[in-house]
Amino acid sequence: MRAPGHPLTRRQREILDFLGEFIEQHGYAPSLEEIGRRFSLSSLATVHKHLTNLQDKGFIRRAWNRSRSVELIPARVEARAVDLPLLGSVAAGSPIEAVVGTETVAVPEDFIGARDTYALRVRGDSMIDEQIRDGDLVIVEDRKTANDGEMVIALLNGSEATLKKLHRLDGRVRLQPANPAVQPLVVDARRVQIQGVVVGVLRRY
Amino acid sequence: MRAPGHPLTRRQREILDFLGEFIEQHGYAPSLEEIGRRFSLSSLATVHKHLTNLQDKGFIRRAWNRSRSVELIPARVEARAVDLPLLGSVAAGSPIEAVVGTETVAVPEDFIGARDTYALRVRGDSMIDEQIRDGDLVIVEDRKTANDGEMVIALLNGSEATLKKLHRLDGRVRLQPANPAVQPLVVDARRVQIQGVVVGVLRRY
DNA sequence: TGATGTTCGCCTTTTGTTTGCGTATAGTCG
DNA sequence: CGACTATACGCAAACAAAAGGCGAACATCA
Repeated sequence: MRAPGHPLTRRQREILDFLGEFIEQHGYAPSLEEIGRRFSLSSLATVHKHLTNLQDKGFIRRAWNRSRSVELIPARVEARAVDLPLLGSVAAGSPIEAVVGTETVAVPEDFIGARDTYALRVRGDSMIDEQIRDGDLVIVEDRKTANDGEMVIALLNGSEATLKKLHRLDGRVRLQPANPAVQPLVVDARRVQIQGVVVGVLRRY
Repeated sequence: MRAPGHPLTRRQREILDFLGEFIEQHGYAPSLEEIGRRFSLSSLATVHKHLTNLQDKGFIRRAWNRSRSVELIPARVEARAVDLPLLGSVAAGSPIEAVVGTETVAVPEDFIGARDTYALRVRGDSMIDEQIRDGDLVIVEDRKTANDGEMVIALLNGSEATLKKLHRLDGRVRLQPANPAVQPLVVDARRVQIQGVVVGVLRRY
């Protein structure tokens, strides 16, 4: 919204706002005289100084000695991202391998909800049929329950953490590896503990 | 920097909050006098000292002797992201369908190199064998050339823009749709114009 | 030529900075 | 415990610099 490092004074803000409105309305910038009239300034030098200040602070741009050449410089929209911890790697059938140190991965903010979230790197092609390949990053939301059809990090017998697609069949669940070479697992619901739900995938070439 | 060893006093907290509100409301920072009036302080020296303390603790920044130059330093230093324009949708075999308006997509900064970059939404399953599915976002770097094996946005005969994997066979190129149901295309290299190279994929569930 | 933007010197107002002085509170150390 | 110290918090006055303003002369563009 604002250009960091160059805050505006009140007068400068007023004038900048006026410039925006005027350009919005007319499709072209006001002349110095028009700006001066709007603020009851009798000297164009004053207006000129204001514009120079606004330019120095990086809010507008002008062509030299050109009538109505003032342009607003769009305030940089600060897209936010969040650094999620990269907790380790996951591969179907093997426990999550913790990563040493505290690596993080930048993820666009709108990938993330209110819950705790982290990232895992996928090892192997166990989820190939779900378009998740070796090396991809999955964004995981820390949840204890999952809905039918969601992709989950599931803990089996309290030991093996795997990446699977979850299907409920009353009282039991089917863990679908999404790789035709690997057998699906149908087990009692009580033996499966959900660790988290995959909410996104990132891949870079 | 704001270290955990720099807690605020109650007064400092109040003043910092006021600064935030004021800047949010007006678009410019309050003067010392305005701050003082808000807290019924009759001496500007008091206000000045408060601001100095806040600055020392890393919560605000000021330009020296500049009117209304107080800026808040964002609490969490977040990873940066960039808003890329979402230019449209792409499906194998059909031209890129431009999207109305100026939609943007937030992408982590480190996805992007020095070149111009934009985003496209994938329509259809033509790249299913490359683990890109319907609805995915591809991040495309604007380039005119590509290396063997890279995934490209290719313009064929100057008309159809498609998403394909590119393989060079001296003088000619093969455009591989990565879907067994679709035939690969082998054409003269001169008939193919590279529009960009896919550098990343984003998916959300 | 007329409309418009630029530059100069000079002034007033607004604003931030500094110094000196005082009180209250919390923690340290012998 | 008391003495000492550091810090937060407050006041008033003097000072300095930036911001805001003026008019007039000058330059430039169309």
